[in-house]
Amino acid sequence: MEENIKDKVKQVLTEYLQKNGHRKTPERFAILDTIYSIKGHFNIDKLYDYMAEKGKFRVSRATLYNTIILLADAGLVVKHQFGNTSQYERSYNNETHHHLICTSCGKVSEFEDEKLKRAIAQTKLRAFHALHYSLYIYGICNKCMRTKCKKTK
Amino acid sequence: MEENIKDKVKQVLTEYLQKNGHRKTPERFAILDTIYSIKGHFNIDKLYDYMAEKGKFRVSRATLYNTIILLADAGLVVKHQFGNTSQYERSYNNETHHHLICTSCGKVSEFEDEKLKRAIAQTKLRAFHALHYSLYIYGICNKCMRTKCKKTK
DNA sequence: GTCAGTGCAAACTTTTTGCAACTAC
DNA sequence: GTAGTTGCAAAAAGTTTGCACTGAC
Repeated sequence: MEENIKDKVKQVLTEYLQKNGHRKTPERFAILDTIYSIKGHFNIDKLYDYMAEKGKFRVSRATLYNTIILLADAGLVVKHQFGNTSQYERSYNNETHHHLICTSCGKVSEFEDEKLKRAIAQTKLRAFHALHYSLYIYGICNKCMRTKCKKTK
Repeated sequence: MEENIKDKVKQVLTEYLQKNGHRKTPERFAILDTIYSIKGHFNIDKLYDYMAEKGKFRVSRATLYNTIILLADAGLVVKHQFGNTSQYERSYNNETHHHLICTSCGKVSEFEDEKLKRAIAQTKLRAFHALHYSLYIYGICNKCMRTKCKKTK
């Protein structure tokens, strides 16, 4: 199942590269493969570590930055910006979800809501061709709520 | 009208500072005043320039960073993160709006949609105390659409 | 063989931090 | 007077860039 998706995105990338006259380098496919092994969000630093861990393939940070832009352009990765670093997320066959961000501890969690999804999809925009969207809801998570109440700070 | 809002936010800040045992420094009020003179988004650099322009009050970047966190905590400013720098926006008495971000030229525009607003407000979240939210819709703006079609790139 | 792509290190940008001086209380 | 704030400069963190080398085509 998961392997199926990996094969599929490889194919998507291959087509994208071909169409745009880019080369099919092993680095690009190794990065794609690693990204599609990660569930949830990651930043360049984490991705660098994951690549190193696996030992399969070492790539430089510069290449990661280059490649992730390319993958975003190919529609295989989505970029987010919470916290200090850019966060990324695989986007192929990934359920659209919304984000809850705790302003106290910085924890990011996800949730789904069909109603909300529909409402956003149905919104008509003038003079704009929408491709994808991100909804971030900021607040205090339960854990921090309890801690804060205890501390009474 | 606008002056009314400025007075009101000054009052909110005063109360916030008092409540939290912070000092009522002239810098803080000058920064708040400048921010509530700005329509739309700004980053620290722009804010620094605005403060300098007015000639009224010169503050260091460090103070701007410190103060903006404080103002965000007081609910008077909202932080966004599109592009490379953190963007801010006054939030008191500011209409909730959604953002359209062009992935081609980077232009950020705003729109309102009552239906959408309601749908988001009505979404029930478990184990989370929501304070505010941001919706970013990414896509291609009309201008870039036309340019791209011409270029056929 | 050619040129896009890669790795490395240096540069750049934005934000944070340490410390001395200042000032609101 | 004292401790919270400020300004400055240095440091840190994240990202981009220049250049020589490599390898996909």
